[in-house]
Amino acid sequence: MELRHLRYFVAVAEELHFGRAAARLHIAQPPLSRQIRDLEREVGTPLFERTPRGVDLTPAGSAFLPEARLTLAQAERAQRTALRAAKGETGRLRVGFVDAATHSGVLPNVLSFFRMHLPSIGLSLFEMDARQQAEALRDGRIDLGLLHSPPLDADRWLRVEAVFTDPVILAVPEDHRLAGRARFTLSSLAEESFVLFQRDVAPSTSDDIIARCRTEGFSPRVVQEAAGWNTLVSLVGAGVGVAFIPRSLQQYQQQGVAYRSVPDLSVDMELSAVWKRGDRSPVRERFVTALRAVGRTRSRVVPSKG
Amino acid sequence: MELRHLRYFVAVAEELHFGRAAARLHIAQPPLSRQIRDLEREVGTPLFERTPRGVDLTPAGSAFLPEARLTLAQAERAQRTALRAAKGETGRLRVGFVDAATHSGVLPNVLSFFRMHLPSIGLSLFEMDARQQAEALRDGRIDLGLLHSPPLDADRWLRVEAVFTDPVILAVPEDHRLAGRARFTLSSLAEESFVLFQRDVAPSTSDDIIARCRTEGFSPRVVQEAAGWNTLVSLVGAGVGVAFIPRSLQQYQQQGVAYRSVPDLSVDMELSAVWKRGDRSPVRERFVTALRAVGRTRSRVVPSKG
DNA sequence: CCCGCCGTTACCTATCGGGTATCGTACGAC
DNA sequence: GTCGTACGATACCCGATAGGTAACGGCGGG
Repeated sequence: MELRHLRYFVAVAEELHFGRAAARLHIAQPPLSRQIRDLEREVGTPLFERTPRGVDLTPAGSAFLPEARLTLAQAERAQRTALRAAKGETGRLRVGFVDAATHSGVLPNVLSFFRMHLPSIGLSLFEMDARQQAEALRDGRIDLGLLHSPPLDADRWLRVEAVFTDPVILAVPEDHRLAGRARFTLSSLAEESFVLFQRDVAPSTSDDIIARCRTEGFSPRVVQEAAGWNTLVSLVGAGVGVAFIPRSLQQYQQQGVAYRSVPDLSVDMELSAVWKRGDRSPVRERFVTALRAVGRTRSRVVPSKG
Repeated sequence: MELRHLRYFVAVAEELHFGRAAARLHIAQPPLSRQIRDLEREVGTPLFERTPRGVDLTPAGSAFLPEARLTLAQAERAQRTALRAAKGETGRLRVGFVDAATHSGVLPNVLSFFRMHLPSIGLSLFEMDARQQAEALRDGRIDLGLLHSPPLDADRWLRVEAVFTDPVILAVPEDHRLAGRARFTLSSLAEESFVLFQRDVAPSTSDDIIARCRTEGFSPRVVQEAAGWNTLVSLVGAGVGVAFIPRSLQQYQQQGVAYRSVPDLSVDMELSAVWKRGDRSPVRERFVTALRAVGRTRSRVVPSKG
């Protein structure tokens, strides 16, 4: 049995006339008769009762008709589903992300965009640090990662694309002797006490900053390390020291903390999307496209207060 | 797109290997490659990603797989459904019946048999007299009739088959002067008052009885006509007269009525199934078969008191 | 009683599904 | 590196079969 038989059967069942059905199918009438006969032989029972003025459906034919229609509809549905999946309009995407991706607002914006415009895409979200993301990508547990520091061997097997640039600014206690100034040079911070984000989570940014300090002739005196941005900013608010943070954190306006830019630091934290080289998933591509768009917007929109 | 393409696709998707899939399908590998390529062209997107060690499903292929399986299953279901309908195991039957068909117990028994053993057959029941049944059959509103007096032109376009024979007996008021006798000859009733069932509903039985009376040398004196069997027997109980009734009514044992057989009357009411000549409905055939079986049983089982 | 409608049968053609032989390529063994 | 191997793809052939044309048969209406 082939779909052709079902298409022909439905045509005859609807016309109740071999001649008209054949015309509708753009074939001659005798081949149609033969296809129907073959179908009846294969199904195992007559589906039509031939009358002098046309044909009638047998009980078996009447029962077969709706099922045949369903089969044809299901076949079309199969094709449509595949096409939609190919266009990335349906499917599932598993995303690993560092929490800074949510702080910057990039991830929430993309998520709400997907819920709104592509509701038939299932999204699975996993908060994990850069190392975990690399492992999960390698094992095929996630399709996309969002992180700041791609693994060193990334180029070999990953595609990395920066989607959002977050300049690093300075957080100082409000009662700090330097809080009065609007802007800083990096070298003016040589004597300060620093609270730093734990290096192993975002090593490249940490290293960049420290390297910049060295070129200014000092090594930052680290009095405390913190494992999360919230903790970090709280420590600053408690007067433990000053800290370098991504500008998007500024929106939370923690009590007792002032935010100042350090123009000559010019270190950025780049949020990057990473995925396996050779992954052609259209859903992943759509997600990256959305990330790019949102990342651009937010890079412009987030106010750059002094 | 044909079901063949889907069968081949599923095989390759399950094996993830053209060679093994081809073996499973009992065809060579090159034609399989070609069919898959044709399918991909028709669907409009690649379904497999060819790798050196075999193939992987693309996202479109993954989406297509369950839908293809559904399509194949639906096609099989269509065939099974047609076969079951051909065997009369599923479908719908519209039955017209006279109420005597329920009194005799024939119809209720067949109905419970169908509910029990063929639950997927839908039954529509319409109480109607013989004339209405003939019209409904002609118009295709019912598939089967159950009646006592087939229309006169029945042989031309109907098949009639007696399924249950109900001998006619006599109902007499208990205080009637003849109630003491166990049995009657027809001629002994020459002087009685009769309550008769309205002729137009079951004309042939009425006429048979009256004809028999005539051969015994008398015309029954009809003092009342009744339109339903209940009314008829009630009138007998009220002493209005005696009445000929089908034996199966005896089971209701109406107050004040005695039932006596009239051996030399030998008129039977035959419950007949009627359907259109040329109707090959398997469900109808099953129903008639069940009617025959139940009719035989009940003809024997109903006690022949009196 | 004949004509016409309609489905079937008979036979031909051509498309296409399936087979065999061969090729191109990526990976692993050495 | 080189060779061998395990894939799927390609090229080409053959036979099955879908589809076309012509003729046949049966039932109903004029």
